[in-house]
Amino acid sequence: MSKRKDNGKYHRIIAAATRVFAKNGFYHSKISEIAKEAQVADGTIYIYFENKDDILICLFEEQMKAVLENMNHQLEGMDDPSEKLKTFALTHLELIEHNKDMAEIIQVELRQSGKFMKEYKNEGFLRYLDIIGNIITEGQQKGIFKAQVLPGVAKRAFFGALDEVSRFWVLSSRKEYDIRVVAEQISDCFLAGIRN
Amino acid sequence: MSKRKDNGKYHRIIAAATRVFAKNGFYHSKISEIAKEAQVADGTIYIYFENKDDILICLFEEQMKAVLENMNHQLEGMDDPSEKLKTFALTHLELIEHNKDMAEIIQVELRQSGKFMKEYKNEGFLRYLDIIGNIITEGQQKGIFKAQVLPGVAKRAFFGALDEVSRFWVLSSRKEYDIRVVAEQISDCFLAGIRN
Amino acid sequence: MSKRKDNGKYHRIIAAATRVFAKNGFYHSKISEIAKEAQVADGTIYIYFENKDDILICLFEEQMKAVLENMNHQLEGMDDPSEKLKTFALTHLELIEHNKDMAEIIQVELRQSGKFMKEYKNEGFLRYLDIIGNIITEGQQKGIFKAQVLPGVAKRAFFGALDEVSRFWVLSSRKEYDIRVVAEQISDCFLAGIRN
Amino acid sequence: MSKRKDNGKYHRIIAAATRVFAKNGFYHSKISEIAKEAQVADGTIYIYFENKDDILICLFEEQMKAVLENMNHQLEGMDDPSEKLKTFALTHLELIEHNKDMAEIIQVELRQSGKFMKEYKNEGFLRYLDIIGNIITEGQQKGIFKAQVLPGVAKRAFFGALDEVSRFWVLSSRKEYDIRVVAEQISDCFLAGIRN
DNA sequence: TATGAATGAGAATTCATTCAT
DNA sequence: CATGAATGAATTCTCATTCAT
Repeated sequence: MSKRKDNGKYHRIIAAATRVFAKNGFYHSKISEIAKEAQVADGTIYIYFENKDDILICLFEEQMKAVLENMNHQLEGMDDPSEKLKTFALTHLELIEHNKDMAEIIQVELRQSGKFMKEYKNEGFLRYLDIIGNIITEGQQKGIFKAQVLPGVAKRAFFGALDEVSRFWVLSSRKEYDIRVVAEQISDCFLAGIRN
Repeated sequence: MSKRKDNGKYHRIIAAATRVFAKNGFYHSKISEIAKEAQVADGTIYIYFENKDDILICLFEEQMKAVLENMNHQLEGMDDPSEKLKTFALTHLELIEHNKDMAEIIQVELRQSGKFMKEYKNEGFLRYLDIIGNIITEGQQKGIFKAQVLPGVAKRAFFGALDEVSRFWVLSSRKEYDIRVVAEQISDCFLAGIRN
Repeated sequence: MSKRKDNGKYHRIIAAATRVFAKNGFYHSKISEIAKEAQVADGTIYIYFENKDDILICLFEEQMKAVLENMNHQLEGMDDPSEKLKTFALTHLELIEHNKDMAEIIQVELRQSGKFMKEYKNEGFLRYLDIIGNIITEGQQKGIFKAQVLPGVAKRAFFGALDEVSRFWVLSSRKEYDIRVVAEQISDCFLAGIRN
Repeated sequence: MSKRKDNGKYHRIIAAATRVFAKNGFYHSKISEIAKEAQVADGTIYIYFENKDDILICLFEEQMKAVLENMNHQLEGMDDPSEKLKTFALTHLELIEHNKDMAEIIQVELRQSGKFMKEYKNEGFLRYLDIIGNIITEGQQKGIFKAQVLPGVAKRAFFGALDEVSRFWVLSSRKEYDIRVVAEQISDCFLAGIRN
């Protein structure tokens, strides 16, 4: 199509930014470092992204898309809401395990600036939360989960538990616990808490 | 080391910084704005604090000291680990409710950049988590809580649940849920999950 | 030297640049905007012009050639120096009226920076001025105009009067005066001033 | 008053900018060069001025204030409108002669960008023009000047004549004519043109 | 010739920090 | 101790120009 090829520059920049942001933090990362890491000129970045903030947002959305697809794929064909929650926990933590850089950025950088969190609607994240919410509602309809549980609260509590645990896992150098054990502990505890 | 000669200035700066950081985020806050808010000269800030980072750290430690004292005070004289956890949840969320600015900073700014979190040990936070950990261990020793629960994981999960719920509460403009209801839902669920 | 292979492209670029420079000013105009306006690729412009400066110079010379031809054509066959001056004034202002974009560029952009005016000899403009100078000299030889008038000064004064008036006319949104009335006032006054 | 003195920095920057703008043109002048010329740090400039454009505007207004005062002072106590116009011409050209840098900036740089001329109201200049306009009106009321002359046109024509002549004088390296002769030629011609 | 993606030098501006008063 | 004017290093972003196709 185009004469001088795209050559995957868009994704190369995203990948480079992921590494650089994870290493230095968003505000201490320089466009020029991302450019060097991606093997493009500084100016090239501005062909693919509006500005530095835009890189972070695109990076997040790109990843969120993949995460959502992956999660939905894992849950596909499952019936039992309890099984689904267990799978959610395991899948989430395994993802963190395999994408440390990405995880660090989402947990640390993207939460950072009020400017970001307030202005940026973050639909991907809300959809992710809703996967949990829907499982809970489904369980309640089937009479498996307690009716008095508020899905809007419980979905956040469940996610928050997973998230805090994985933040710890990401930031600590020695990995004390196996990710599978942790996933089990959290989903078992949560299920015991909301099951009838 | 930051001096504390006082005059009220030290605390005035901390208070000003709390407001300014909460409004703009750490990286978008200017020393000069904090100075104006605190009604001191820019240079005066450097008599009380090493640098901008130091303000955030002191701010956090100052606050954490108060939070820890408050929490310990609330739990004082209580015996039942289940009651303690309920009290913890309620006290935590009430604190968030009454210190929105502070809450936003702790949740958003202090989670920041590796630069910060990796180097700064954040003992206050660890001690806060350990309050939960100790309650769980105590419950296990008394035979009330399941022995197989890992306190190191559970304390983070419980805190994470409270934290995620309160992040949502802080960031959303309309407060859909009453903080007390939320506290109850989370502690009830968690207790049901770990009790024998 | 700029090529002129043509295809219409050369003139299309000149025309596009005229509009763009008039709208944004030379320094705030982007090559890419001119290219889009001319419906050619950015790179194509560099086939027809050396660089951005060259576009302005060519634009000016192209236009000046036309202006000079037009003026000489209007004066052709006229004998009376007084009539010639009146015609000059009217023709000049009518040109401004019909070529607002061009007028704005000549008045504003080409007067630019020493960098430009000092190095660029601007012969077209000097020839334009000399039309006035020659009319004055002719009038003096015929004994109609005062001998003590310095043609080198008077030609500039006459042109300056027309130019300042037309700058005002170009820049103001409401056109208070009719261009023909203005032309008459200026030439009448000037003639009354230099006639014997 | 202030601890570390102003030390005339504001005026030093204006003076430095005048030299630098006159030498390179506005768009080719670098803030850092102005700073070096003024013997201040780059950042210091931004204490006294909003941005680069602001320097040009302040420079112009500062100068215009002086020019207006000077002109009004010269005309003070004069009665005869004809004398006043002669004085205006001479004073204007002498000013140019003594402030070449300033003159070049006003004539060349300030006219430059449409952005400037269109957005910036330029009251100083309008007041300067009105000095001429008022003299003409006064002369008409006294019956000395022709009633049919439009002051709104004539003031611009007179100014334009002086301005074009002085542009030439400023830009050419060899000064062919004495400024006083030029002033006389222009005012004599103009007066002969509008007198009854 | 024509294209337009890629380049990278260049400059304006910001703001934490200092230090003479 | 307190001040706040001054500093200048640091970084984003722009855009004229090139050149592989």
